[in-house]
Amino acid sequence: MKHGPSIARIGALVGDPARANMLTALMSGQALTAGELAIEAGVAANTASGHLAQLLDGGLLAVEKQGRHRYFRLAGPDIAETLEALMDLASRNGGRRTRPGPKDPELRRARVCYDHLAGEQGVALMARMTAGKLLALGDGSIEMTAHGERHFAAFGIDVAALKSASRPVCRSCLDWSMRRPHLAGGLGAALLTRIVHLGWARRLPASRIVRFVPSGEKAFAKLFA
Amino acid sequence: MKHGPSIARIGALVGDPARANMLTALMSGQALTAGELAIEAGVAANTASGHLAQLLDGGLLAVEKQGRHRYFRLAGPDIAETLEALMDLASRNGGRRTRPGPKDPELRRARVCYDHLAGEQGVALMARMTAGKLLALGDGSIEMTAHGERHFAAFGIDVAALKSASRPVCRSCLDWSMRRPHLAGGLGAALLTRIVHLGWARRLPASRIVRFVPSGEKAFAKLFA
DNA sequence: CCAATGCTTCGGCGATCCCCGAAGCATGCC
DNA sequence: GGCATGCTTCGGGGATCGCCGAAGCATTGG
Repeated sequence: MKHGPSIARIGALVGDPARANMLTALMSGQALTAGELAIEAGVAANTASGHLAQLLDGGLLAVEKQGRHRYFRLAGPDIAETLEALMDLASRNGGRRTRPGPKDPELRRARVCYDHLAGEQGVALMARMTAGKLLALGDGSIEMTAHGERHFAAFGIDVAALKSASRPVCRSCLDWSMRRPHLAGGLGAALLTRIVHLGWARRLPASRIVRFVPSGEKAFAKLFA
Repeated sequence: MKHGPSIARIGALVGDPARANMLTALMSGQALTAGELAIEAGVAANTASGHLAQLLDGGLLAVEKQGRHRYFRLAGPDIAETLEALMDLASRNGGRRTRPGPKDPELRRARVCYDHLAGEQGVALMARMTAGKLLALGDGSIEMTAHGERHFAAFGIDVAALKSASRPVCRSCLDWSMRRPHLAGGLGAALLTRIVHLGWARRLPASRIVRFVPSGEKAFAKLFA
């Protein structure tokens, strides 16, 4: 017992303000350099290095080197999920927020969670895809149906590429603002990318907000309906 | 930025091994005394007092005095939800666990989450209730239908008492093992209580496992189907 | 090649926090 | 009423950890 449970380890990692700031900055799924994260955290570069090493060691971050630059990102969407849970809990306890949380109507409406669409729009899309049998729910898992494959391909998704990638195609991501799942995984990410590419919505800089244009919102509401 | 975000505050509270042990011990929704929590945490009584004060101040725990005894419990089911998220994340990162986590097949199958049924059985029940129109899903909310009221009353649930209580009747609780919601709120709790009262299942001592007897499992599978 | 930049490592400092013994207050039981 | 028990508060000790300056290594661009 004296060694503490492993939730303490995760908690301690999140529990430092500088590290919390870094994690928050990475919530939109973008990768940032060590220097950028140092600025986000408001600490010196060498201090940031120490923090980043801990987050890497703890499995919360992943890193890729590009020349002298090291790009850090969240190690997976589950990290984003858990951080969203913590944000939700913190907002309920009157804690100060670094940024508008899911109480922000726009973030509740549509936001980026790691690399896929979350919020009301994300959950609504998920509901349409399951109701329309494009996705099949199993025990804790989700699979694309053959019927769904055709629809996704028609929408411009490279389904073969999704299937050959190493990450799961479909994954249920728990949505804290809606308390129901939205779609994550390769397909979830591809759908968001496609929606942005079509100009239906755009991502606001330095924010997780996904803002639909009026015509895009109409088109989206019909998608897979 | 130097003040850190509020997720850091929650993280720091969870990040101490003694406090993490206390929170874990309270996951089943039962209330424990300060002395019992001191034992769970493996620290002296006065140390435990300090920790409990912090958890109270942070809004993670609530307390009720009964004579010289102080009974602590989690401040709400959202705390349990978030702790489950942390447990899930910790288990994915190869961290040590104090107890079998949701990787335990029995816990995945059926377990107590705060005061209601979670796991495969909890999620399956939720699916039956929504598919059968006993519950209606709104934007982030769940409501009991009139149709559902009759069914719940027939099952032995005091619906009027639920409605007059101060807590929400229906609440979606995100299930980390199944990645879909199970039912929380007054109704969720009442259903678990009823199931146990009927002898369909029982709660294992000092554990969150809910174990169905064979006949109870059969009856449960037909409930609201 | 050299200077600038990005990043990591080392070492020391200081703040914080958890630990428990001791003491005190409240409650319950005989 | 006295004693035992539950719990909290106070104070001191020691461990931990985040901080940054300095130094070193790697990469990039002129």
